Amino acid sequence: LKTPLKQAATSQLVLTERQPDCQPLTTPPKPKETPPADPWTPTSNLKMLISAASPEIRSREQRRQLSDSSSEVLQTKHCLQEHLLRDEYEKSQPSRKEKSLGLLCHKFLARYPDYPSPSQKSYICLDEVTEELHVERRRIYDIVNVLESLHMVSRLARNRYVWHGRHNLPQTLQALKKVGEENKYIQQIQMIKKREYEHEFDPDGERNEEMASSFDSSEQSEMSFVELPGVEFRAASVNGRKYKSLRVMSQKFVMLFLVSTPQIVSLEVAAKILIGEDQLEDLDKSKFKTKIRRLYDIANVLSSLKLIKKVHVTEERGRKPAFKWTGPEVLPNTQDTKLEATSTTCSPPISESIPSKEQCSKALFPSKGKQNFTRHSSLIKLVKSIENDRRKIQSAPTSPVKISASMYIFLTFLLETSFSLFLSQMTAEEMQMKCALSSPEAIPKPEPSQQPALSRPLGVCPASHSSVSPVILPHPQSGVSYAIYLHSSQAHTVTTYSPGFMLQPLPCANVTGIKSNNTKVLNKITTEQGDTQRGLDEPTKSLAAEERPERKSETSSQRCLKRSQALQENNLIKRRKSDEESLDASLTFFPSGYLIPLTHCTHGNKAECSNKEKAGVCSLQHTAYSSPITGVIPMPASELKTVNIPAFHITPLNIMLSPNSIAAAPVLSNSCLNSSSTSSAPNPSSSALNFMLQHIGLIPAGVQVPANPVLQHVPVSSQSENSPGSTNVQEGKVIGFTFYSPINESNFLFSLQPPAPKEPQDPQAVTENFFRTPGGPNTEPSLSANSDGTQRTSQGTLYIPQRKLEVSED
DNA sequence: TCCTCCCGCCAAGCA
DNA sequence: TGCTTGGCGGGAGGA
Repeated sequence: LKTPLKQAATSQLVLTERQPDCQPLTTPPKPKETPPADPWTPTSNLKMLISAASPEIRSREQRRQLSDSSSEVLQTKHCLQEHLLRDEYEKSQPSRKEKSLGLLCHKFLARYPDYPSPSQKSYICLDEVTEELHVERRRIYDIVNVLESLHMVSRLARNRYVWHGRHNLPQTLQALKKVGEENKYIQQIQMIKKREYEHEFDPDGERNEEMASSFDSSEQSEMSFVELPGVEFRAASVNGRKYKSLRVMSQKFVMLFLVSTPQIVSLEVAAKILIGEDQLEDLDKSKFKTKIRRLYDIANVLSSLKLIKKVHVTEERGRKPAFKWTGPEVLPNTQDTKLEATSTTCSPPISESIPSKEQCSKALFPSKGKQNFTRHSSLIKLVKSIENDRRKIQSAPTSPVKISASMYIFLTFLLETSFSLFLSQMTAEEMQMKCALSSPEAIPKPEPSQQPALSRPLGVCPASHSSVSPVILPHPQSGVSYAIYLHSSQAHTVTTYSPGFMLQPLPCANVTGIKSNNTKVLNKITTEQGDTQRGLDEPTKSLAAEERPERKSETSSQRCLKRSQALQENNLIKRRKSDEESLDASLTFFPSGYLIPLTHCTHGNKAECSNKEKAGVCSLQHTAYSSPITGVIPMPASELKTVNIPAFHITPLNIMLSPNSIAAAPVLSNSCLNSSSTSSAPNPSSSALNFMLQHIGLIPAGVQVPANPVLQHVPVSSQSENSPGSTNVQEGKVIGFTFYSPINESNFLFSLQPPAPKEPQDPQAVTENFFRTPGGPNTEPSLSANSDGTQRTSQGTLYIPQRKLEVSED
């Protein structure tokens, strides 16, 4: 076994010895029969010869017999014998399937425990393995290389490896996911899909500019092996070939699964990406075929590990082989639920031992190496700030801030909207960190006695409605209605405050303008999400039903907060569930919006009202709701999950939000805004802001703050200064504002700003394009399936383009 | 016919 | 120099 080549060599020798005088071998002289259409191939010939020649003597005899060729009878006999031998040989030989790498890998894995005891190391001796498994050494290398890429084994010395089992797997997968994200594999996949859609795969084709830039950006990270601390990598050949190594390819392949949603990767795409990183210009067919071969090798091993499963993706151009990730879900660094529960330990899945938050933080924001995290320095501040505030809150005798329910709603919407965008810039780890730090006890719960007694809920949004509930709000001043998308929970809360208005559920497609052929998908997804939401909320709801009598006095704000907590607790489950559900949903975009409450007592008595309300006197029945700056912001379904973080509390904090993170725009059109802002009625934005500021006691009652001075442009970053969006903001429109909290002397900074377009264009167009209005002139803000709907600018900000939605997969 | 992937040549690099 | 390691592509088996 150690010398399989020698065997082959021997047989080849035999072959060469025999062939000169062995004509009949290729054309068995069967009487009255034409020679086989398919002449014997060298390989089958060889196989036959091996079997026939196994005893050397017989071989010689045969040769002698053949060379003699004196007797035709003998020859015929011999040929028949050979045929029989060949048949026997073929029957006795394991079939191709039985020799597959996958099966071999199964056998290999069966030799070692999944989780070996750390105390006793298992060593792998290649010679032993090859002998025991009756396999060529070469094949073992294939397996070992892939296992090495997952740090399940590591090379110790020549012929010797150490078996780690699956202990390192979660950590490895996390690392790979992170690197995959950094390498922008999602963009590359999308680019390839887009290109596929546009052109046929053209080996000699020019390098697509977009693709080139996408690859170029990833080339910075170069093809290298992702190592784990503590798992030393000692490849036999440390340079030269390492970049093409099966190990590296395997890691990249795994990365593709980990970063894509759904976690299905076609071989074609994977091969193209792997080639693309290597040398895109040599994208010829043979290279492509070779990559595919290797990917099959890798896929076989990964399948044996039950990390992936073969599937088929049916596209317009037919059925394509693909693989689906069936391995463990790779959570971003920590398991937030656990973290929240224990609150003192940061528990990464593998987590040998990362005992403190400091270490967890280190893991999240490692100082070494190039990190995309650099653009999220604000998050570090945020985390610290949250920590500080939580400390303050916990030590404070009473709740630090009493906010009204309506204020809470507004801010929740605002924060959710902004945070959904903001968080989309964050890596998964950062999000996890954020979730981990916003533990439920940090949420200030308003005291029921101090909350205004609320009117009964209208229940306008039926329970059966999806979690994203469109409602129409009439706008008394402009005479037009606003369509707002709300989560059912939020809509429910909102309707509590708006008894005076008819709120009508609308078909999603009508409001969003998403193409009708996608409506089904959308509805299905929304329904499913709604179901999920309901399902998850069920315990809460039933509890609520049981406790309804006592809870009548409970404020909406409290409910909202509690719901938030429930949502937060269920966040992880939801994410998992909706990940499954959103196989294609990731390509679908939901609108989101928020609502600004406006009181009737805008002129003059606002302060009074505000005061009254603070005292719980001001009846909310007098509160009218308008939506002067409602934005309809499309976002992927996946981000809706992100949106569900209302546990963020309204404690004054030093919050730095991305300057582009909050979008505010009139629902209908700019002309509406213009008419609104030029009318005698006060600017809704300023009214809203005054209302809010007074409402939460950030400005004294009676003080009216004009829109522009207060809603001043806050220089959040240099970018916002130069952003075409900010320069184009119309008068009276909120760009940014700061809340000053007298309670703990900290600022609450918001910035509202349209995104910077990729290229300079008409300011008006920028605004209109981004804040596409349902029912407006551009009624179809549909989005492209070729991208996740987002593009990052060089500053790392987010821009959501409005493009066609094309669901490519069945 | 095409997908799948076994097989082994042969070169790089190590001992 | 012999051995280990592993890239690579031909071509066979199977659907």
